Amino acid sequence: MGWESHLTAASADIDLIDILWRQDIDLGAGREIFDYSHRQKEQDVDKELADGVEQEDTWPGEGAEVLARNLLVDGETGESFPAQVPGGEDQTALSLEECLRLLEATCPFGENAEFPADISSLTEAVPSESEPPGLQNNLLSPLLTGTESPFDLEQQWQDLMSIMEMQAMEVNTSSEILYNAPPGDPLSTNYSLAPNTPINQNVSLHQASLGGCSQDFSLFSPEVESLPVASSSTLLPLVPSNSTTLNSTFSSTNLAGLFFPPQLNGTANDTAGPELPDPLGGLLDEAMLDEISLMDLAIEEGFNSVQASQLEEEFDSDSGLSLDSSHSPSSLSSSEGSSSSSSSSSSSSSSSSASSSASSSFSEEGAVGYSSDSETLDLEEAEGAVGYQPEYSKFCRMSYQDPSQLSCLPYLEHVGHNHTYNMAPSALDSADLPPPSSLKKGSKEKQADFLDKQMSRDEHRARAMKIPFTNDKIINLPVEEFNELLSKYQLSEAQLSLIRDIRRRGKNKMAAQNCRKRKLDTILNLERDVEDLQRDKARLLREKVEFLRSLRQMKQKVQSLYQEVFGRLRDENGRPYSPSQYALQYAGDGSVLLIPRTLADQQARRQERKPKDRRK
DNA sequence: CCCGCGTGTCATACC
DNA sequence: GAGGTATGACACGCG
Repeated sequence: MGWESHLTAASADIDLIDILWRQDIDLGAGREIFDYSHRQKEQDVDKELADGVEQEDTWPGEGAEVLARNLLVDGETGESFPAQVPGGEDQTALSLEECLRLLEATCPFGENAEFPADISSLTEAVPSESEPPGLQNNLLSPLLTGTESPFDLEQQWQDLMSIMEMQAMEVNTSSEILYNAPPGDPLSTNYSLAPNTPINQNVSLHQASLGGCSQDFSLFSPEVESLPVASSSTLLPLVPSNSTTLNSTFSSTNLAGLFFPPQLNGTANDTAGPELPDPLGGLLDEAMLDEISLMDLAIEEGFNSVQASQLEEEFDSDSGLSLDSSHSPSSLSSSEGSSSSSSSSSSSSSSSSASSSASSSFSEEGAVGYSSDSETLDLEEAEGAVGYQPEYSKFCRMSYQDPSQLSCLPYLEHVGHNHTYNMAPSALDSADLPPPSSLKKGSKEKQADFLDKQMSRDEHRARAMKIPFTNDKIINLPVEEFNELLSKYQLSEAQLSLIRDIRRRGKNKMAAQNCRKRKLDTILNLERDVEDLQRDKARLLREKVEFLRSLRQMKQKVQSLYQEVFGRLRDENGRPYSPSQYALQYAGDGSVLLIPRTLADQQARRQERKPKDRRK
């Protein structure tokens, strides 16, 4: 059997290319694959092997045989297209117009349909990398919805392939659903393989490729490589070889195993269409299950898609976890760690945590320690928004020697109780208690009494010990000024001791307030982080569902494509191939082979073993 | 009266 | 070592 006997297969190859490219699926080959000179060389080699091919079932290893040959190169575009070989393909080749008509109508292909060849139209059908985008648009599959751009499909293809690669998909297990195509699928009815039609040759959609393609062919099984006729030079690539994406993802992927299960019904015929297996059924199932589990998880976690969408809308600008260091407790601690006794460092702490109200309030509080009275007043006003009311009482204490200040601050009436402990009765001397006569005097004395109650223990003690300066100065003056102040007065040892205790307690009180604010900030930041994480989680779940949905669509398209391509393949007698005996296989070099199913199964099993071996 | 909360204070560790 | 800070623990006052 000479090459003329494969012309039917060659036309089928053309159709396959046409279909694939009209689906805008970049299977990754460059134009050099279609170079005619290469074809010629391959043909020469093939002719040398022709004797072995002429006999039916000559290949003991059931290797691939070339389906398509004789490609010509378009003089303008450099694109290759199958050359018209005299005698044969006229009756079997499908012209581009026919393909378009058929595809756009998405009608079932007639049984044993004979398609007149129109080689000139095929120049469009075999695009190369340099093909203008517009042409690819024209090659869009009619299976695609109008809303899907070729770019989207390309993108989805790549996404699909990357996902498939990442998931180390089990190619064999994914094929079963091909036979569970929806009954209404028009493509499912396209199988026109006559039952019991003997196919007397191994047919390959592959055509010889050059250089890298030949190397890539080594990716196939040893059986294929060892085939005398199935050398790389005999195989026609159906797709460009320079698509790294698909080459990598489909490297040695056994489309036969992927698309057709071993238990395929051998009598594929018109009714076999609905039974076409889902080439990606396994993945589809997995994706569906994954999606379902995801939804369950989302429900369990209190996230549903609606809520997630609402969250997404509400926080759309949120890129995810809050990376603001001021929000994180650790950074907060670090900023606190930088806070020292100097006011400048306190202000730096303020700037680092100014993004959150709580943090800012805290840092303002941090500056309180060494602030002057006026500064303290301003800060305390700001503090009031956060509810650190105790600072008001401090302000009262600080200004107790100047009650007029208090009278100017009516909001201080709402200040909470003074938590400063009442002085022990023994500690109070007569100076602290207003004279009984003064109690009967006017509102001024009542006010003084009120202020008296507002005084802290230390203030009472200071008054009792006749300390000549305010507790505020005692507490907030820098050490040098504080010592200088002490040196100005002749103070007893008891007074000095009390002053130092007041200073120590006052500073510790502020430290305690800062500490509590810090603790509160930490809690708030943690709550905010939890919210951010929940938001991120909802978003990621939503994205994953979207990806799974897209993946499912791509699998369906791949399934349709496979069915469409396979259904159009015809042997030299114009009869379709039985899916039970043949399968399409995508090679690592971007070519597509029609190989016997048994070989495909073997390769599929080998594919399964590889990941396992890697694990070991 | 009990409870929770806010606060002041102390003790202690650390810088 | 003194001074300051941070923090846990405790007590107190108030609502």
